[in-house]
Amino acid sequence: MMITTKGRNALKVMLDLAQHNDGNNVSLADISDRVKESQKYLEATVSSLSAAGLILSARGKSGGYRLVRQPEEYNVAEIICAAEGTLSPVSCLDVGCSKAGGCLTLPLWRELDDVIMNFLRSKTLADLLK
Amino acid sequence: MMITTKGRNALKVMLDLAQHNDGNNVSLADISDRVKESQKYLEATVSSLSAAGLILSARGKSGGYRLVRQPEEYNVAEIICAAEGTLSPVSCLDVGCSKAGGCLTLPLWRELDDVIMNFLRSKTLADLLK
DNA sequence: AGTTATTCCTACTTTATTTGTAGGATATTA
DNA sequence: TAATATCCTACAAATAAAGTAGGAATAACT
Repeated sequence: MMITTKGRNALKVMLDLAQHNDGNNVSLADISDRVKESQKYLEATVSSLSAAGLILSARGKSGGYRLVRQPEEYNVAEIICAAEGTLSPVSCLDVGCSKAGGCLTLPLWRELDDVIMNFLRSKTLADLLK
Repeated sequence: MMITTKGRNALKVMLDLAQHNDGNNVSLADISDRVKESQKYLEATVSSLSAAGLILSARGKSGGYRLVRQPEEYNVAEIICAAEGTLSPVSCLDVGCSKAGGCLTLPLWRELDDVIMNFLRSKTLADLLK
């Protein structure tokens, strides 16, 4: 599967943050309750989002996470990529392939990757909330 | 990865058959030599293509495989699907999900699936040979 | 009839990835 | 200093991907 639970959870968390985007921190415990995914499992995913600079985190009491931009300024591609690390439909594009030289199929995978990325870049968090 | 070695090998085999599409059977040993993938591993993939009716097989001496249509009449989507079984970017679409009811992300995955399938349906074997 | 070349079938193995869990360290606020 | 958070590291289980092995069935050609 190209997009795993990590990417999907990342998107769910971002949508939840967008729905509670009032300047206050939102704790992962609250998100986890609403999104109905294990808090512990979400931790790893959310920390990728934070490391990528997509959200701000605050530790300690009344800490939590919040968006750094408005929902319409996030596209889905950047969220999924931050969570998954990579997002390509075939491993040839990530890893490379020793037989890539005369490979008749490689250009197709590149095109497919473009089609996917362009689609996901065209969708914003705000679009999904409608 | 959405498209695994099975799907990619299936496409390579189909391209090889298209390049040797002279009415004679092409043995898997020959294909395997040219495509540089293990014959044993190719067997499983090719038998899916044959089961799906995309190619004809002939057993026994001077047996092998051949196309049943012209290269321009095969689209990539059907080849990949025959080999992979399914071809969707997220498991939600295959398996279903208990939380699908109010899921804000599910419509996105459906759209993404459409985008991918439409692209792959628009490409024929003949296109890849150019 | 027998030899050879081929696909077909089933089962197994290995490796990598996905999907989590557990426990505690660190920081912040009140 | 107590409570509430995030952060960090390591481990574990389940699933999927990638590849191997051995032989049975089939067909053609001597």
